[in-house]
Amino acid sequence: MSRWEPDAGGRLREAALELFATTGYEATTVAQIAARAGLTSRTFFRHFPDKPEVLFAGSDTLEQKMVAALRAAPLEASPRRALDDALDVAVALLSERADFARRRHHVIAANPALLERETMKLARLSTALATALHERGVGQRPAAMAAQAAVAAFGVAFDQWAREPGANLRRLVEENLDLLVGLVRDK
Amino acid sequence: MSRWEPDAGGRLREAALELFATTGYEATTVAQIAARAGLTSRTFFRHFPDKPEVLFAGSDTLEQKMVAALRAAPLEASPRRALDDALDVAVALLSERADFARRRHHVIAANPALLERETMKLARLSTALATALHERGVGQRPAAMAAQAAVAAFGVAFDQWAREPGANLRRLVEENLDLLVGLVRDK
DNA sequence: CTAAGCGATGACACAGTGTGTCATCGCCTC
DNA sequence: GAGGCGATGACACACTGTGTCATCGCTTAG
Repeated sequence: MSRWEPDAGGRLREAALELFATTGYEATTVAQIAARAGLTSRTFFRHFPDKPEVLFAGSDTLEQKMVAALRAAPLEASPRRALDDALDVAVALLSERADFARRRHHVIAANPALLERETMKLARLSTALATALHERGVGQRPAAMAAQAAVAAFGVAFDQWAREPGANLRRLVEENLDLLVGLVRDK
Repeated sequence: MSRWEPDAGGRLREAALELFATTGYEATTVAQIAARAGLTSRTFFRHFPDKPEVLFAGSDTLEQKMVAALRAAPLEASPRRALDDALDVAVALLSERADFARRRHHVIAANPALLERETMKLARLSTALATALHERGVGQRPAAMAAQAAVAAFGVAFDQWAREPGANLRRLVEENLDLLVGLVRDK
């Protein structure tokens, strides 16, 4: 028997998601989350630097895996191909936890403060992908534009996928990218 | 003689920008900003709903003007053309206050919390433009992708323009969009 | 001219977030 | 079994953001 129940971070995440979904984000306090997990608020802030982050801890992992996939692509691959590899990883990771991802997405979509953090995380992802592309020899501005296009396509696809349980996430991303070409090219 | 100095909001904005630039965003308190403007912190929150917003009050105006420009475009214009009109307005507005815009941009770039808000404002802008496009008959997903592409091109261009005093902001935006087509098309 | 109303501000109290610091207590190692 | 280590609790505190009432000058009706 250990002195404390195991996986304090996981318990806090789960408690937060439940409370945010039922009571709303603003209305639930860190103290309530901690209490439901059998902890104090001081301990909450030892596991997560701030309140919103309790829902975003996993997105750093996603970023790392996408960047790793991009780096692993053959050097002669075009930016588009390399980004496709990164998108494959993201789609796979989200599909694994489809249910959790959808619950989380609904909570985030309903709260401005959480939406703000989510947008920021996507922006960070975009920057990370751009940097990785740049290291492969792509110019700074092309890298930034390509990465933002990929993240935008992913974001729009994810949004739709979260509403339509049956949708094929990977296909949606691809469709969005094809769409983009026509839209921007046709003056 | 009025009882109070005029333009409390403007004084707060200026005081905040100065303090953020010299002392840093986190390190300066709302009380300090208010004191420098000859006010109390309670009054600060009557002019701005929260601390970061003191730097973003103007971006709602920008959004409204861009949307208005998009709506004013001829109905037969392509999404790209309509968005170009909106981008023209943004470029004009920023060029007018180039100096203020650059000071503000440097402060924001140096502070994660402000960066988060800035990213969110751009996301909102993107949503607003997408909605306006959709009302013109463009499908929901194409509208979202086109708007995000435009905002991305603008963001990347602005970032470079803030560093290079001589740059032509409008041309940078256009270059980014052209870049985008090639990057996404070439599998 | 005067009094009532209005609008911006100050003053004060308070809930909630986030941090610093020290104490506690079980587990692990020597 | 003694001491170190790591996770947690307890407590104090600074800062953000809000509710509420008082204040004071300006405006307007009468």
